Amino acid sequence: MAGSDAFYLTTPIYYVNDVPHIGHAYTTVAADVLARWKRLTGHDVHFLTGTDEHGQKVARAAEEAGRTPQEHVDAIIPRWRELLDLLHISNDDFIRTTEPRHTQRVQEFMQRLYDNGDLYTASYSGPYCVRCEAYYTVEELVGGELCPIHKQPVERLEQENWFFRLSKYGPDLLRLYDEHPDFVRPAVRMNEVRSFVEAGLEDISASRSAFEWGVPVPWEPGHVFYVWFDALLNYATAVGLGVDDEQFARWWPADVHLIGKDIIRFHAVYWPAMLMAAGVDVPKQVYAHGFLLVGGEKMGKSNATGIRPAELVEHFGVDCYRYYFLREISFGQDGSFSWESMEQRYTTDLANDLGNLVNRTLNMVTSYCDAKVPEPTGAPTEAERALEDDLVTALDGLAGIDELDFKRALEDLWVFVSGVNRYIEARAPWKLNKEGRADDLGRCLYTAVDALRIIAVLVSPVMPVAAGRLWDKLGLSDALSDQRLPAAAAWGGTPVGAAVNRGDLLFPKLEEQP
RNA sequence: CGCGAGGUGGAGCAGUUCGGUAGCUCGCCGGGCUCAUAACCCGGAGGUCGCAGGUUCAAAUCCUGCCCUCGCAACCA
Repeated sequence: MAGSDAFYLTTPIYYVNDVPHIGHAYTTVAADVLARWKRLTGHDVHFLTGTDEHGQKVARAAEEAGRTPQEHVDAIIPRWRELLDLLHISNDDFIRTTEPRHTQRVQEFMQRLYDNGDLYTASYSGPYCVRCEAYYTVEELVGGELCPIHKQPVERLEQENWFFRLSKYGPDLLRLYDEHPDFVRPAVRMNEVRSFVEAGLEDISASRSAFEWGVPVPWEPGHVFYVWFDALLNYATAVGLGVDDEQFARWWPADVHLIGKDIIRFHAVYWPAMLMAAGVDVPKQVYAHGFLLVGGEKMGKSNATGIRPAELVEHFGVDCYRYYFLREISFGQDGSFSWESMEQRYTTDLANDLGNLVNRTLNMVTSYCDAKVPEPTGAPTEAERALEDDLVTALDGLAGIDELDFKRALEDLWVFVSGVNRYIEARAPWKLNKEGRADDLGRCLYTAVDALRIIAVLVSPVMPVAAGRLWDKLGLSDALSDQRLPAAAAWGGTPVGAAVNRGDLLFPKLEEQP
């Protein structure tokens, strides 16, 4: 059993053949924010991401490139590592399904299913799309001959395959859903999964024999495991399944698998059934988020919309990238991306509200107090009380991150950001300065700077780079990364006399769009 | 009668569980302030809550029917 302070979360592993797009980045950023938030609130976090590197599609792409599949995936893997660097993802591990630590454990795991009698042979023949690595029924094909996903001709393929007795686990799965209604979230997805299982499960094929690029079936030369059986197991093999019992016990079962809603069935039905078959605990939760729509169109791997994360990061910066998608879209529901709305978020929330707040505050400390944090000498007023209430709102909202409610968390955090603007407006420090009321001025500017310190801590899971820059401007000696809640959000934590440095604008106004 | 989600001021959304002043962000209009990134603060206009019935003293919220949009419908990285 994982300790109460341990928190293990995962993203899907990404199919190497894809080009990283904003959909991949969306899941990954959300997971990273959750991971950073959990660390900030004192949890011991293990955050896993990685790549899925097997399958016929990869084998064919390698062939076209004139190299072995292994050479091919080694050559394109940097593309995925770059995405993580670009977005400042703080994953603790990165698993590749071609690594021995994975492939060996997959074989052992599947051997267990075989030994338990949960795998059997049957032949299957039908229209097969190589790019999907999937069979279709004739009715599903476009015009009776094209793959509905890729609109490419399908092949007729007959294979002697190994099948997994998924049907056997229907009752156990339904019991799981009954006992853990939060196993799948949001609730609407749980309903979908449940009705799918209630309708009756069929066994699924677990191997392929038409190509070799996969994890070999130990007892059947010439067969490799169907890519999903291989891929799903990454969540367990990465934390020591079958090789390091102590590590495995520390992290498993996973607290949450973050996924897109397109792959919910694999995670909420097949995956727990596989684990049940092997006698391994099932994960605590599968959270499926919605799709990003671009111009009303569904984002997908196959109709790769031409927006690259790097392009957006270049224009808006990594902090805005991370902020925008979580603030704009209700996690769990579909949401629209547009360049215009991203510009608007940047300008209003980041440049005007937060960036300008930082600038105006530090500017006053610089010119009124010789760039040193003043003593909070004057008596508190009604304005301080109002500001304290705003912080409570922010902290309540941020707790929503535990429920993956990023939108509400950021909305409420911004109540505090605007609260500080309101506070400054109410106390008018420029006036206090002019009237020579040094005590009240000290109270006011100390409070404002102290609020900025708290804001730096609170935004750090979402905007780690900007939070770090803000932290540096405040001249604080402790490391931002050492801050923990709730202590770090208590008032009065800023040392008097700290030397602030106004420096460059946190979020300068955007250049005119090229 | 396949299953499910949704239709709320110009745009995007919340509210519907346990009926009772319809809320937020942006945009628009007016005012304030002048420390600040022409930023910040305050106020205002603007909505038959998809349509039609029903229950009720009272319905965005409950019930019935209908219209429209979007997912899923067995192996969809």
